[in-house]
Amino acid sequence: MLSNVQTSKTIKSTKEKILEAALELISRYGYKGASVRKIAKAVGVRESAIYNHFKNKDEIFQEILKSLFSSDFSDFFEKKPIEENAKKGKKFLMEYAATVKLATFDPKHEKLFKIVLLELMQNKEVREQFLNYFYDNNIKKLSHVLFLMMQEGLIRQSDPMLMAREFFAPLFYLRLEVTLLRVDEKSTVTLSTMFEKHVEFFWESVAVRA
Amino acid sequence: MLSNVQTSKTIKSTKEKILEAALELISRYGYKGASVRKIAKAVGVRESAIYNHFKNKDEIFQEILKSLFSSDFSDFFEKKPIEENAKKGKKFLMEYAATVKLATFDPKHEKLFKIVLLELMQNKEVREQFLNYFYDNNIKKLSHVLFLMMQEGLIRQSDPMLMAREFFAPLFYLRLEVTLLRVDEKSTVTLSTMFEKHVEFFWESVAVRA
DNA sequence: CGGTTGCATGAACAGACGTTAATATAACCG
DNA sequence: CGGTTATATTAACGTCTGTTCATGCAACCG
Repeated sequence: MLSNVQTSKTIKSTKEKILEAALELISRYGYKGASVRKIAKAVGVRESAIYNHFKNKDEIFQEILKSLFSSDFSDFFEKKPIEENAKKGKKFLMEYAATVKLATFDPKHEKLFKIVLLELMQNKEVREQFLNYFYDNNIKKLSHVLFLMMQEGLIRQSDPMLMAREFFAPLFYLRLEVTLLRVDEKSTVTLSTMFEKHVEFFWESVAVRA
Repeated sequence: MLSNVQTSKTIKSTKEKILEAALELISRYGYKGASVRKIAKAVGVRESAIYNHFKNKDEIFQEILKSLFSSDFSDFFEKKPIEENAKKGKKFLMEYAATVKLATFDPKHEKLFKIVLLELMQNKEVREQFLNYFYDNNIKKLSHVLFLMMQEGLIRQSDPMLMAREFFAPLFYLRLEVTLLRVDEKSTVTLSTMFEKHVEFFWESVAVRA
């Protein structure tokens, strides 16, 4: 038993190192640019050792892809019943924006986001997961909340789907801009306050005045 | 003279073919994925012939980059004095959205847009041109028009810069989605109507009711 | 006509790539 | 202790990469 634990610990340790190094390098140089040799060097091992842990380079990438859309923020909507969220009105939208902001500046999520951008055009799987994720898990669920807010009389009547996109898109664009600036280590102070400003503006745009 | 014209015609012809092929291949496979041999093959020539027209691969890419942000749509704001645009109110925003829509579906601009997305994370020059272009040439100028609209009493008072971003971001996100769907030759009919819907929604959000 | 120039070819280079095979070195199990 | 198993190394493979060079051909100029 002990031996088994230790063995699998050793495996996990190197395997994890490989995944970490791959995440780092792929998020910087893209899938093609992150060569097996570079990854091996970052781990501190020869390239052939990689193949004791992964069948090939693609398997490493697939492993990373799995963590792409199964991260902490995917279950944002599952924390509380959706009806409860709807009643909170603007406060809910603020929380949502705060979550996006958090992901934007969180190192792990930033890397994953970069990989998405890097491989979006090249990798069909990434593309489909991207569209699915952002559509189903964000816009669709957002539109549900907005629909309920309309029924509560909190916001004006409109197409919930359209409204969800209008709320989501500026957050996405903001995230993109911040990520780009951070690549060149430029300041993002101006942009970082815009997550909240966006919610304010949006709420002014849709709120039904009492 | 005649000889000179013919010579430069021949040069231009092959050089143009190279640029066309490079644009096509780079927009599909990215800079790294579009090898000199692939480009040469697409032109119908051996790879060494490429070097009669370009110093190296990077020079080809630079040539394409030049056309990136100097395309027809850059001078959208220069067609008419900005004050005139402001007075048109919603109609101006419709025209702007129509221009983005046009660029989204135009093959040449679609390829350039793909290249931007592909190289955004890898190429500092693309990154800076992207931020400059979208910031200066779109958001900044949009905010100017919106500011004038506020003064005209057409739209409500707010931060023009913020408002410009709110108007621009959904168009950008829309363009991204459409481009992604078209890569896999999926239908974009639902999305293509959203350019106008966005303007409608935005106008409802900011217009001062008479 | 003879020479220069423009543009193509074929062959080769050095390096990077993903991957594999033979081998070594431990640590574990019975 | 002896054998198995996990993990590392070294070396090599075939292929692709960007680029160069010597060469050939054809069109132009004086």
